[in-house]
Amino acid sequence: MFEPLPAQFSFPEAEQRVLQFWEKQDIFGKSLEIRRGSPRFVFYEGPPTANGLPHPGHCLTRAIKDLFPRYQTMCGKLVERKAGWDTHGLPVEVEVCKELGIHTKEEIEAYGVEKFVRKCIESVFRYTREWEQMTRRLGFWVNLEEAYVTFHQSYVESVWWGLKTLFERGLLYQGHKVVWWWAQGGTALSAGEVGEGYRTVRDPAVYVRFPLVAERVEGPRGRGAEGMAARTLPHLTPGPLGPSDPSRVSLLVWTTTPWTLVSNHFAAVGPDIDYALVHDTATDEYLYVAAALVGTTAAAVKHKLETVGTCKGSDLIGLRYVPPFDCYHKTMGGQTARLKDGGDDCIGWRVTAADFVTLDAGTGLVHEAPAYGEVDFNLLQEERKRFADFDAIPLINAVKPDGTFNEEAPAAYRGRWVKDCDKEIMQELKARGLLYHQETIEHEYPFCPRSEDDPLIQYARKSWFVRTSQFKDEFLKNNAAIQWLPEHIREGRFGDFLRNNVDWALSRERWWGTPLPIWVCEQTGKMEAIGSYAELLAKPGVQGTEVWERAKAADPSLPDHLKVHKPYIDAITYDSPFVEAAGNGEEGTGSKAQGAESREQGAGKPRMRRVPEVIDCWWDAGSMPFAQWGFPHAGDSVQTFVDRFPCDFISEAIDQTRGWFYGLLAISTLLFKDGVPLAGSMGLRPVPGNAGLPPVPGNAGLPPVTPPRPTLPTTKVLNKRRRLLPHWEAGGSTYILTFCLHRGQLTPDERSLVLDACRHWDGQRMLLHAAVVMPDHVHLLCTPLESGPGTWWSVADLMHSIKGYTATQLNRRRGASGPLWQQEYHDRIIRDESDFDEKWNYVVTNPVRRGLPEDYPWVWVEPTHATDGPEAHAPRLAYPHPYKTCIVLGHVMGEDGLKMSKRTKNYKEPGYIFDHYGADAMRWYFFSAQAPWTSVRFQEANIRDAQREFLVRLYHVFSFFNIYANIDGFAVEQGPRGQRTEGSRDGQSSSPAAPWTLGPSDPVGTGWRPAGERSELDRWIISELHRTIRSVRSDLDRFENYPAAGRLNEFVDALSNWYVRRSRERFWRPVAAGGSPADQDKWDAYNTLYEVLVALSKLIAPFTPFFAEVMYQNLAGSQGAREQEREGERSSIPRSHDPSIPLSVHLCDYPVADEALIDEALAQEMDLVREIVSLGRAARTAAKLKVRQPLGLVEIILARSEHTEVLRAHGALIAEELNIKRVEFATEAEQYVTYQIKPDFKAIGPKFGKLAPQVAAALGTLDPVAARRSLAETGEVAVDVAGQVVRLGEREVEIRLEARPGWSAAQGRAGVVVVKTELTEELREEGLCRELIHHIQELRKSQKLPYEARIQLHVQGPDRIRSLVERFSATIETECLAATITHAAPLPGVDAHAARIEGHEVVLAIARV
RNA sequence: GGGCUCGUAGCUCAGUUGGUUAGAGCGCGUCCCUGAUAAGGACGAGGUCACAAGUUCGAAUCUUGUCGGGCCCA
Repeated sequence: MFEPLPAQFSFPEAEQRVLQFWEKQDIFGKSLEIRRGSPRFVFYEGPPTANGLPHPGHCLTRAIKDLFPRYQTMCGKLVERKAGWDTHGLPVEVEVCKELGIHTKEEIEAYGVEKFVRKCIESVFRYTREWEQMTRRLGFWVNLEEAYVTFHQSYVESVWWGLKTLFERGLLYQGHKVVWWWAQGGTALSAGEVGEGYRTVRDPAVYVRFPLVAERVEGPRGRGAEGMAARTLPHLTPGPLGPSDPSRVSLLVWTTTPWTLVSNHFAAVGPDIDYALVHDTATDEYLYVAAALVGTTAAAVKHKLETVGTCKGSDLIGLRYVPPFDCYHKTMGGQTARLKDGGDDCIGWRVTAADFVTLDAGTGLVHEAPAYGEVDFNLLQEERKRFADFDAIPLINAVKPDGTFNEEAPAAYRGRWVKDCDKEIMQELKARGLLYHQETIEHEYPFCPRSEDDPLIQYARKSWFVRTSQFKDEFLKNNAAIQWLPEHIREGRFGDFLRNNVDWALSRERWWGTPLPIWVCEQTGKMEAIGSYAELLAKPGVQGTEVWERAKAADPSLPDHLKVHKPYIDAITYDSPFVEAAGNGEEGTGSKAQGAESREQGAGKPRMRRVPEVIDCWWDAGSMPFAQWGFPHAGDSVQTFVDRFPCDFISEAIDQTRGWFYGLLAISTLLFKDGVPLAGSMGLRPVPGNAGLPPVPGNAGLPPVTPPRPTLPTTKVLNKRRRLLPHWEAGGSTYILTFCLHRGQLTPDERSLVLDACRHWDGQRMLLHAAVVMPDHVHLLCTPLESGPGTWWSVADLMHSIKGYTATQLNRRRGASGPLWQQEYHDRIIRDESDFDEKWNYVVTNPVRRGLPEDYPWVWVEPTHATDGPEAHAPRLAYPHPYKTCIVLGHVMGEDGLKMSKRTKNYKEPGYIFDHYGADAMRWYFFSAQAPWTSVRFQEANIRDAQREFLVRLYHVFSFFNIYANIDGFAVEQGPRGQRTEGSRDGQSSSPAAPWTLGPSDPVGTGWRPAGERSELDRWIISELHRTIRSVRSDLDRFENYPAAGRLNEFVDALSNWYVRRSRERFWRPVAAGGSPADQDKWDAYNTLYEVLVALSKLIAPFTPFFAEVMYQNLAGSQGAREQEREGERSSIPRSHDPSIPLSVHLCDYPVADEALIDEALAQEMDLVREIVSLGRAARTAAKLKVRQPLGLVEIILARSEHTEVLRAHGALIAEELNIKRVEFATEAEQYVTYQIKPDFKAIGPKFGKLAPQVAAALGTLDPVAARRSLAETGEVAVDVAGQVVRLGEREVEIRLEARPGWSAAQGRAGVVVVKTELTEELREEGLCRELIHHIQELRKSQKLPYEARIQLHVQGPDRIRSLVERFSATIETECLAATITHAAPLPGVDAHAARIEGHEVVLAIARV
């Protein structure tokens, strides 16, 4: 007995019960436990911020993030899923400010940084509960208990470690960055905030003269004197009226920010733009304006401008001019500086080229004040790069951070808000004759969204940068190896972003973020980076820790994590190690400069103080691959990290391209490009005491190491030259370092030994990186790093002990062999087969050459190409850091296709969907409705439809099975140990005789026999199932959920609308008398459907985990469910007591397709049958003959006659489905159809090329009947094309049929189906009988009789009906489960129903027996 | 303004390397079924594949341009 399904099945309710079951039984935990020791499938969770409520977009992300880990788990991988929370950053501070009603820097500081930061923590976890609820309800299995949190001390310290590493490699530097600056608030604003604050405003727009300098540049060493003369004014064509006096010539510059003119530094032109020199007749002056803008300029100033000549922008470059204000020009105006490529150039006030110059507005000449615009600043940087001394050109800035002019500005403006000075500046320029024209324009300008009267300004701020741009090539190589879905991200959006990489602006002048771990010497300005809190405390002369201690004492509830945050961390200072170094001018910035004597804390010593900045929270998130483990500080974190890097799979929405996706890739590439550095600053120290290895010459400085405690038997391992491979013995055991053997040279014993070694080491939790048996190789890579905590082997030790070489010696030898070292790196930690590249051999090599410390504790494997020629070394990055596959999700849109908006409420909350449809419905919608990277319209109707199409349909099949299996007493028994009906069940494998859909221990049902012995329909659906398994697996292996979902949908459709439909009769057939399962066909149907449903429950488990569980528990049952049931909770009744049956569908293995059960021919045949049947139904419809009315004959005319025999075999099926007595196939059927011969262009096109249309035309002129006959007889048909005879084979032509009018026929690609419509008396009677049965069934239904209830039937009507009932009494009894049929006496106490059947008045009554 | 991406039936979306009758679901219309039943099924109507030009024997598909939407950046 299967637990009967409720009359009203509610998906949401069922899901709640499943959730309880999962939690009670810790199914997630068990799903990890059973895969312990299996290969990992590594997943990284992109941390969300929980200071906002989760919306449907987050559901999509989390659904995708759940699907593939579940699938991989069922495929046997260990898929740990550590949750994470992103907690830092400006968005958090903004929320808190909103809440507190403050915004400015002063306000925050007045409120108290300490209190502010605590508010930030509260805010960050405001909606954690909601997030966790959503996560749980959606069925996203993730370890929330051990989530990483970006503000936790261990996380922060990991980030510090990374930053310290980069700092020490010189990759962290200070520079300027132009930001949107809120001067009154003293803070930069994020792009999002700036976007919020745009308003349409009226601003002045001024046309200003920049008079050209007529005299030559002093010391024109860069260009010849002639060149200079020639360039005094560019060559103009045509030039009828050249200005006689160059001083009357000006650049006409346009700007909407007059206040920036004070800090003018350059004028920019587009080098390819045409410029005109125009003569203003009103003022008798000459002006340069973009040729295309002469008209608009003239119109604006209402002057007549005569073009006297034109030139390219490039011709103007280098011209010098006098800026409107002389505050900088008067001192620096004449200065030149040495260029990189020799020569000199002015440091400013000349024309430069810029690609951002447009002709949309203004004059085509752009005033450049690099401090107040990003492109302007970049232009300055480009200019600087031309000079030998980058800093020869200063950054001119007459504005203080508070938005007022500084002391360098003209006296009239000093100390005043810049925008307030616009008017006076314009007046001054007018007075000085420099203002050519002024107007007002309306444009969009950003204001502070918090303080609406404050316009933002662009302003250059000091900032810390990471030199990412110099790793561009590594990024690109890395990117090239990532599997992106969709693919265009790689070369498109992400690739573009990488190609245009600029240094990462790391710092933020904020409070709530990871503090930048750099301490500055207050005397020398020298800096050092700190990698952990402990490291900081270990510094000499540490002071300031009491600030934290006091705060903690005052409020013990303060999270300890806060001590690494502002303001506490800022209080910590220590003695500068640079005091001595400062004296001798040494450049050292690293801690190595620290002398031993400086440990003594001298009074009055200069102090090291932390820089004030925190870092970009994207850097936090991008550090998660290692920071989530507290790497490298936390115990075991090195091992933990190494085991889980890189990851196999990540997925986030497309907006993360430049956020998390980039952060991950950039940081990991920077840090781990050359492998995972495990030495030096990580504090890993070898344990003193040398127990087994000989001393290492040349490495005297290295502490000795303790050898591992090996237990392997001594053995020999040979390389392909049958020489001993690197291995050594210690403590009576053999350790293999790495080797590469050809299979032919391995004896079976050697082979098994190798594998034993792998298993052994893995079991010992040794660092075994590879244990791979490839088709012709066996690879092992292992690093016996530790025999106890903190014990490390150095490569030098190992090298020496193995081969008698020191690392350096080995390196020298290898180096001598030439270009080996110049080849592309092939960095990989080898974990599994896919990490090997067959083109390479692998040899032990030396990390020193890779820039790693000599005591690097890893054995490095370097590939050499099999051909060993340098040219053969294709550049290739071994595998992507830090993610191998990334699904880039589209955005979820609201019901109206627009962005989801809380304000317009254009979307349903996730909770609403969960309550009304369930999590499975939402998940299935996301998976099946479209490719995940297209943007999704989150429409309730679509979710409902997706649910109906798949889940509800599947439920009906499931429910159908449930009802009839229980009625008929179909029971399942134990698997291999259970009773067998026949055939052998060895429980071994998926041989065709085994229960193919199930695991070896899955139960089997009453009357079971092997699939191969069952009917064609059974074999067909089994074959379809396995084809589905095959393609779903292949889709999911490629991370393609959408086609996989499509396949599943098709299969359920086939199951419901063909298999069950065509099998219904078998299920309804009564069990043969005597109770024995004599009707094998019936039990076959049950077994088939049962097995398909069990397999389906597993197949859909990653997609719709809840309903999968419901089906599985009901069908296969389990002990856990039974226990749960005992405790009084509602659950499926288990069918099995066998503990070997997995407790949950999520503990099962994913089904594997059995090719032996796939019958491609049968699949095609059935497709054809279904198409023909469909045509037959169309033909019936055309004749208005309902299916209940049997017909005598259907004639089928096939387009391809070779299909006839195939179809004939399925004649019975067609006849039954169409309710037609006889099926005939007509080959010569001109009476019904006309033929047309068409070429198959796919075949003909390549063959005939341009002649193809002529061939097609020629075919059209043939007599189709004759052509068809010719094809049938000779296999080809001849046509005359351009005077030549061309022969076309069967595959090159297609015969199309068209039904002639006058028949009840329907046509399709497969052929034409003609239904004979004449009805004999016999057919009419049968139709009438079925009509009668139909009415009786209606009556049963209206009386809500159980399906299996038997009845007494009373039929009263005219003679025709009476005789009909007598004739068909057996049929009626069977069909309607009638025990008796009476005509005369009505049933006592039962209401009779009058019906009109085909014009006959009939009275019907039924009563339960 | 730039980059990427998308534009296919009333709606939501598929459409494999170019191949001549462009598909599905919903909705609509007509009908069927009623022992899965507050379901299910069949059939039908509905398309200048955004527009234009080009490449090709052949274009929804490739190229270029235009228009429109989205995202990211300016």
